[in-house]
Amino acid sequence: MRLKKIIRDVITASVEAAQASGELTFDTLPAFEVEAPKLSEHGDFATNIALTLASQARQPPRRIAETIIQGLASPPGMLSKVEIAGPGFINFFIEDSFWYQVLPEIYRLGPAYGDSDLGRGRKVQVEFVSANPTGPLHIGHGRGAALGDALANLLAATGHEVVREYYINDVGNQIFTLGKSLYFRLRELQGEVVEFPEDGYQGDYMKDLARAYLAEKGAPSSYQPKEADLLALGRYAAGLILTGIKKDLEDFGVYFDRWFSEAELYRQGLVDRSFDLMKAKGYLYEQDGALWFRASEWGDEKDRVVRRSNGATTYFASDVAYHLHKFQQGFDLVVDLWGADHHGYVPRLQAAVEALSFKGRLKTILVQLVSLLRQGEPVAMTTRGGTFVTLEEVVAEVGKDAARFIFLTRRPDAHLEFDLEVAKQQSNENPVYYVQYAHARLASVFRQAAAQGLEPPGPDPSFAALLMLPEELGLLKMLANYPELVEAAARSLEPHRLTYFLTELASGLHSYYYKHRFISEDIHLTQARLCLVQGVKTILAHGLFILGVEAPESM
RNA sequence: GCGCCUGUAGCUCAGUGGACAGAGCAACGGACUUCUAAUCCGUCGGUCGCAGGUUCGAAUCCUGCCAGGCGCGCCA
Repeated sequence: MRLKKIIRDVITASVEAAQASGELTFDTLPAFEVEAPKLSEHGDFATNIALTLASQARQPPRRIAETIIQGLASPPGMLSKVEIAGPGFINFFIEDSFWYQVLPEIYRLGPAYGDSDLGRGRKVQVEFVSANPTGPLHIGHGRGAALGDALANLLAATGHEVVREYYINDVGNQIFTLGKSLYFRLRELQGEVVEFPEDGYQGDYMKDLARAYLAEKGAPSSYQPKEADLLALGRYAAGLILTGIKKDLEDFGVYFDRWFSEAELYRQGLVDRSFDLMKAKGYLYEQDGALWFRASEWGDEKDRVVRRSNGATTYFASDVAYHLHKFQQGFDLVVDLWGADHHGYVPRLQAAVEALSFKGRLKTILVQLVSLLRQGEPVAMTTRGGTFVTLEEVVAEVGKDAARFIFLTRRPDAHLEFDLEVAKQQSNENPVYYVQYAHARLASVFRQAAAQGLEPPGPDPSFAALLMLPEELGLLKMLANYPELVEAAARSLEPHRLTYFLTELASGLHSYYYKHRFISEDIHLTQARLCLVQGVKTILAHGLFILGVEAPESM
């Protein structure tokens, strides 16, 4: 039931008819809004079209509004009132009994109600987390994981063909540094006193890795290791760390379709191929022995090195090749989720994407940092010193659902304060339980109904007249508007809109539950109400699924 | 110094150029003989950082300041 769309179409038809008859003159139909006003006195939907049309049509907005209303041809029984308000808004009031129609639709579509074909035929890749395999995931990665996964779910629900990808930076200095760190920890384990390198990875996990190495492979063969030996150690460590990362993500309910290795880019010669392509187009030049990309011609502040004078390619070169590879696979849209500390990197990558003529098809979402608190006090987190709270610890302490929900109640670009104590509390302060409780509560109602021999009823037109309480109409409206909300969230790549909607829906349900009995002596009324709350339960489950949070049958 | 993000109720945060700025928490006062009280009902709480500008209309767009965070390498 896409009411917003229906109203928009009805308006457009009326405006175009008025144009044809000469009542309104304008060149192009200006952009206009159809939205749910904040105040119910202003109707269920309102449009500003008369205001946006005023200057072109050279008529006062209120007169334009009148003309439009005259020509409205809406489906029978849908509108109870249309009025002009304020400077020229047109307010639409939907007939109360009309809302009931959402219930047969939910009944017919079941768990698919809320899905759409918005993105049909569109291939989208969501690349997220992509943490370097040099240490365990911390809470900031958790935020990216929750967001990326929910976004992928959201895009999938709206009909996009979605691929979830994790990019593994397993090339370059960091693997060498990782190997060096492991090497020193190995020597320590064998009783030597060593001076641990300053740029090494100092976390305790390196000691665990060293023990694992000794147990599996024994002492390293050489005390004067060559670079290749250290690289081998680094690859060993990265492999184990990556295994741990995969497990942490699984425990967090996050799965990837593909783990793409940077080393693979080189094995397949993709970096050289992207160089060839860009050279052929004249986007690269040599200077001071290095190879540069003309990033400044595409909006970046300066040109960027892709191959250093020592012959090594840069991380940026890998990324250009990687993104070229992405687009060559036919993705219409590629979404990258990055930690906000990488924001300075966006313009150069966008420059490359534009140069390769894929402009507009890469969307980077910057995920702001998470400050961890315990009872309002900041928890110190330094990567260098190796003291940080891992995602594994957070999940163990507060649970996957609470953590994911909290991550999804903020806009990505807003800083997030994550208080471990609050997240653990099973209270109002923790909206995840509020929403889950609504679902569990309904499950309980249906258990109770079943115990009394009441099967979940199918919809019946006679229910329309029985669901007229303000609480019931409120719920029906939310259910009816849900599919368009999901689409809007998908279009804007903002899963958090869903989080807020679910909290509101749960609130409406709890309030309704408290004031009115669903199961009563009046069989007909009972059936109508059960039919309604069955719809609520379906939507709660649908929304929670997208967020990656359980919809429990009992709590 | 330059760039990006943020600034909304005591706290944590929503808010699509629209109408009188919202929620949860906290505080205060109420509601369990009921289909789950992890719930409900009510009260209190605002110079939307500041100053200009654009617009019929600005928390929202533009400019300048102020404050916090993060970046600014032939590192990744």
